Amino acid sequence: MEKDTNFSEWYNDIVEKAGLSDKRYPIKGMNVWTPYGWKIMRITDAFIRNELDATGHDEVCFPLLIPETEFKKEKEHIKGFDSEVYWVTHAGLNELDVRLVVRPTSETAMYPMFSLWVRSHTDLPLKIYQIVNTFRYETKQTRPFIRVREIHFFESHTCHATEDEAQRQVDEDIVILKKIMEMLCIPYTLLVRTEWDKFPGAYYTVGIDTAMPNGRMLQIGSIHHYRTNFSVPYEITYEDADGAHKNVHQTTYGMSERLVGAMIGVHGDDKGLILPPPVAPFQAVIIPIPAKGNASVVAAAAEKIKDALEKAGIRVKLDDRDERPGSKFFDWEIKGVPLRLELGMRDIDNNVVTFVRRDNGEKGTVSLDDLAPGVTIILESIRKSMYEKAWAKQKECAVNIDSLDNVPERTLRFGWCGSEECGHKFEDENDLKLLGVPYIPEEFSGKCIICGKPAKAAYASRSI
RNA sequence: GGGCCCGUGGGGUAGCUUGGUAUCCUUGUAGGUUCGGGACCUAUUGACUCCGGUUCAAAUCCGGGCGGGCCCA
Repeated sequence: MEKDTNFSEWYNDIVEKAGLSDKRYPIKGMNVWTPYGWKIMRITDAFIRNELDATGHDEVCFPLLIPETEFKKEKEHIKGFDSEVYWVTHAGLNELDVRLVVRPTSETAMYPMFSLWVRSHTDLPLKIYQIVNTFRYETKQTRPFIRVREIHFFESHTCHATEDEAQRQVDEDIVILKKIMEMLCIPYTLLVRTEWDKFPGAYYTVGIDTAMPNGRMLQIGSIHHYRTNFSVPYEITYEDADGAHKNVHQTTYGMSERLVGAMIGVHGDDKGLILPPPVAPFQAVIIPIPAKGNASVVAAAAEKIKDALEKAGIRVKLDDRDERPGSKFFDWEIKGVPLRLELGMRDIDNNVVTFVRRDNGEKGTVSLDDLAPGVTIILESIRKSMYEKAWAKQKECAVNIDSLDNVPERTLRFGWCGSEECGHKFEDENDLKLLGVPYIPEEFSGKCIICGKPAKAAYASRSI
């Protein structure tokens, strides 16, 4: 299956063959996480936990169901979600007086509690997060990890005394993002979404996008600044040092299982997945190469190197199945294991193990005397080069355009005056999605591609 | 909201027009043999989405349900 000529088919094929997810579950858009895929997700979640914990966020877990009465308190928010939420209308045989929403996101579950928890300026900032599943009734075509109806994600929610402090939280979120992405080797672009595309109820939304091989941008997360848009209807107030009562300023930050979809799309090749070493369930796979008469010698040596690597904290798999080596090579390439270690008599005689890198196919040997340090160095070198390569591709995918004739299948950079009128015209007449303007301002001297007036840089792509 | 299409072993399929023994590939299992890039041999498990109708006989024809996909608003 070729990745670059038919990304969609390639993607579905890889998800199935690598054993990430089983989409035969009889509800559209609700797939089963199979062991290998779930391991990747859990390791990814662990990185997220580490970074959030390290920046003073506390993990919590809120109920799945939200009373309709709470859900409807913020007007823009309900308008944005009412066509895509699941409802619980019955309990046993009885119809409920107050219907319950299955959370599409947790603002309306959390904020009634926040109003109880926040009393004084000394309670601030309040920084919490949870890693849960959320539900949205998606009507478009679904796709594993990328467009699903049950979404595994993390959401962090913060409350601050002032708008500036909330703004500083947005910037901290971006630092956290960088650290996580260095592990997942995913490049990203930060774009302030248009007014009509921002999160329902937000003051502004920063979209986190990564380029897929078909030139389309995939949103993998977002950061929102709410100002007091939610704290007013939910009455989240604090008493400041002077005794005045004020509404808190809030932010949220979230990234979903789309991170897994992005890793597949950004790194994979025609042979299958390529996993970044930090998230790979198995960072190295050992494949013994037996030959007549010495199978037990090779098996014992393989066990030994497995133990040595495990002791050094490397996630390693010894593939001792009764299959031919070639067939094992194919299996682990599909699954994207970053490093293959081959061990045969030739290696044992030379006191080495042969390695093959999944990312670039490079082959070499490591001495058995310093195996663990050697493997660690190779894994780190794979991570670094995967990240650099992915960034180079992301930059290469973006093109400047000053006309809408023959728009290429790429990430488009162009001038936009900022008016809603030109924005809608741009989207509707060209079947494009205006992703927004750079969060970190960029130099730009062109004119608006629609009206010709002075403009700032904006980005767009075909919608995914 | 309107319209169209599709459901055959775990996966992919043939058969359906014209009703009668369900094809092939892959996968799984057991044994043998082999092992530095998908080996081979032998044996073997496994399916017509569900309910109803027509008929001597239904994967096939008809109606309905459930599930999936696509297009238009």
